[in-house]
Amino acid sequence: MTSAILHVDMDAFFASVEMARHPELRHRPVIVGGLGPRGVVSAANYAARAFGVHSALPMAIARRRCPRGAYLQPDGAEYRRVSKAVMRIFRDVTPLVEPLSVDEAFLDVTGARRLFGEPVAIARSIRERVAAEHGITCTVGVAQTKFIAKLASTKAKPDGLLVIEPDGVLDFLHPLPVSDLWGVGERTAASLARLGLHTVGDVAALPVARLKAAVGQAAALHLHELASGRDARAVTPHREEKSIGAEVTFDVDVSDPAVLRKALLELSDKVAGRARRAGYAGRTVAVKIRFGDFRTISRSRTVHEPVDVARDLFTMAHALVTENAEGHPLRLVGVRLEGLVESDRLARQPALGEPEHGWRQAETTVDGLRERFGSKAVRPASLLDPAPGDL
DNA sequence: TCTGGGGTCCTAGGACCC
DNA sequence: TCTGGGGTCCTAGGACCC
Repeated sequence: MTSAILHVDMDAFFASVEMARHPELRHRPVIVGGLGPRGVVSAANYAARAFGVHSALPMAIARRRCPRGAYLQPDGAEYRRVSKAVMRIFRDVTPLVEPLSVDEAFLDVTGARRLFGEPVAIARSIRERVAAEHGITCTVGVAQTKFIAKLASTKAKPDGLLVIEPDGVLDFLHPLPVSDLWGVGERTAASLARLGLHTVGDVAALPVARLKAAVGQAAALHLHELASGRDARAVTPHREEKSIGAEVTFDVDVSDPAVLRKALLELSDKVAGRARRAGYAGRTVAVKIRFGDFRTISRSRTVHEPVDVARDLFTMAHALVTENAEGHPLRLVGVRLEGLVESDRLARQPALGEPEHGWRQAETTVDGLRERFGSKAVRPASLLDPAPGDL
């Protein structure tokens, strides 16, 4: 039996969720994104796209192009809630669901056919249920492999369904521009253009060795496979998390050490909390620093004892930032925990003669309070106004 | 026009070990 | 005295995706 893979993609997801819960927005351009001075568009419905508004566009430009649009701040909690409910619909069909992000997933329905019928019938019923239960539309691509299924859904957007039969793959694939290949962005497309490669068919026809010279070993092999219509990757329901991080872009560049310190404390608190909730600790602490001129660097430090306590994370992150950014106005700072290990498998042994510092216990208690009373209920003392206490 | 926030993966160089 | 090759870990940067 040949395999059958679905790629399901919510249409303009954040904007669609907002329209579903605010029906008065139905017939207006809806733009969801950061409302601050440096915000960008996260999602735009199709009415807004007609004005040239799209994801990643600076909000300032969006407002100029579409002055009468409805502009909304993203509500991540609501989008996650709808996302979970939609993923449950998928899991009613098959346990082989691989979420790619909050708004799209692969489904391997090879084994679901006996129960639910042909893939196209499964795709239709998923689209109907999502619309009926959540008031939003999605697009489904159906094919034998992940990449072709994803490409099919991209081409069928919005509110569509497209099946690519195995014997139709190359006719569908080869005329498309190289930028449709997964992993080809602006830079790689430019490299390929220098070799005279413009379509997917051009890439498929080129010997891999020549491709390697242009884009490197791994990318060359990957692109050549995809361009030839081959994609052996399985749908993988559970993927290990590799890192947990948070970052913030300031409304105006920050030079004040106290403001920077407070931001790092908040980020550390957020990241450590998420790590503990997920049952992880990390051996590598990484910071990201973006200067006023947009130059961006990253610095990291690996330690022997994995970290999941905000106090420790903050101490390391703050040191990394001050060592590398002292005196420069900063546009952005970020904190990330890498090299994750499951924290229940950790043998914690306080160093000899060193009293267990107790922060972990304190923060675990705080986790419990936040669980019961909300995330704003308990905050580090130095996040409270006025002015920071000493540390 | 002026560039978010969450991630993943790859490359390359250097340290260190065998 | 000059010079090896492979493997692993760490760090930094960059491309890419949604």
